[in-house]
Amino acid sequence: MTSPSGSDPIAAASANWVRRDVVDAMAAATSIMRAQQIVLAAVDAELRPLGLTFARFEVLRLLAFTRRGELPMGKIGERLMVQPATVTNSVNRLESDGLVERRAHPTDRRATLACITARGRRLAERATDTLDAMRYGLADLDDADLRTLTAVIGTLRRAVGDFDDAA
Amino acid sequence: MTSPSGSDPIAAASANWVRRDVVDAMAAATSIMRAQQIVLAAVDAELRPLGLTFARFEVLRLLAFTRRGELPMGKIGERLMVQPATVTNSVNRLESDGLVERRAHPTDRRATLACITARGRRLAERATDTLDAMRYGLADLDDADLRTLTAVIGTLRRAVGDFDDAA
DNA sequence: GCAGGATATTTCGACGTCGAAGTATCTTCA
DNA sequence: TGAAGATACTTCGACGTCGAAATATCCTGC
Repeated sequence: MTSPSGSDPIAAASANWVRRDVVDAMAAATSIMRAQQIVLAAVDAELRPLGLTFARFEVLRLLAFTRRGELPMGKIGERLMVQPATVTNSVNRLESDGLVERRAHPTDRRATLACITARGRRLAERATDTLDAMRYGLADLDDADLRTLTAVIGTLRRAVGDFDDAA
Repeated sequence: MTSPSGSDPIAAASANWVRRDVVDAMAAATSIMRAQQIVLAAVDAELRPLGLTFARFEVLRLLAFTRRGELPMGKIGERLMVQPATVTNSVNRLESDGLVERRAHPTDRRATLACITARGRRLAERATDTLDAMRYGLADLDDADLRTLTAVIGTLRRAVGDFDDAA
């Protein structure tokens, strides 16, 4: 399975076909990993002076965009596409920093609401301005490239169900 | 700085321009983060039964591609674009699993060579076949999309110096 | 020949993320 | 209505990654 098996020309051609395909896939996968590393490093570097990370910023921004400034933990995980344990961790840190408060859910005693504080809102503003100013680490790409990137990845996300109506 | 300041139409237009730009950048950044999460999850899931992670697989594959099957720790970090501490960690785990051995560098006593073992080579083969078969989690993208992705990210990587002659 | 600076690794602590297991609380349906 | 299953969180341990500090070993210029 590892190398083309000998002399069958059809198998050989097929193997080459598959191999070209695979090389492209590996290159793309590697590129994606590296792109994430680049963007995250740039963004986190900007956020560090503010005492934030991108992960926590995302939670804060999500809450700030909400009508009442609060959301059940589970919803946060759904929107941000991370496991519940990750939300617990982020909210713990945000709460330690006084940027978010946990409150009881009014009707469901299993659930916990994360509620953004005034300080949290102010910091979210500042952080958003900061990241907007450096274009989220993507200042070197033009608008067309940005849209292309988002579109292609959109295909991938659609394929894995990111945009299901259920969500 | 947070919201457009009142009535100046030029400022307002400029703000809108900037905002559109920024929205694209944020969308692209979010897409990149999510794409990495999708690809890494898919790849790691395939590798888990083999007792590997993508990070360790990359080290193994890099060593396997080398003439003598060995490389100084520092070189590994350079090629894989990770910090020295990350290489130390990966090689520690690979060494515990008998997939790699540390050896003294013949001429530079500061340096350490990571050397792939026979078991390491065999596992790298199997892992490569496995990942090739599932196209590195990108089976849902066609060849054109894969190349587009790699090309656009290439622009970004060039901008941050990934392809400097020095490297 | 040696002092000072560069380079190669490791150690340490911090963080985000995951998966699995555990606990508390709904909800459903027989 | 009461047991069985679904949900919402948290806890725990594992892992990859980083940045900073520490250690050991070159290397350079005087």
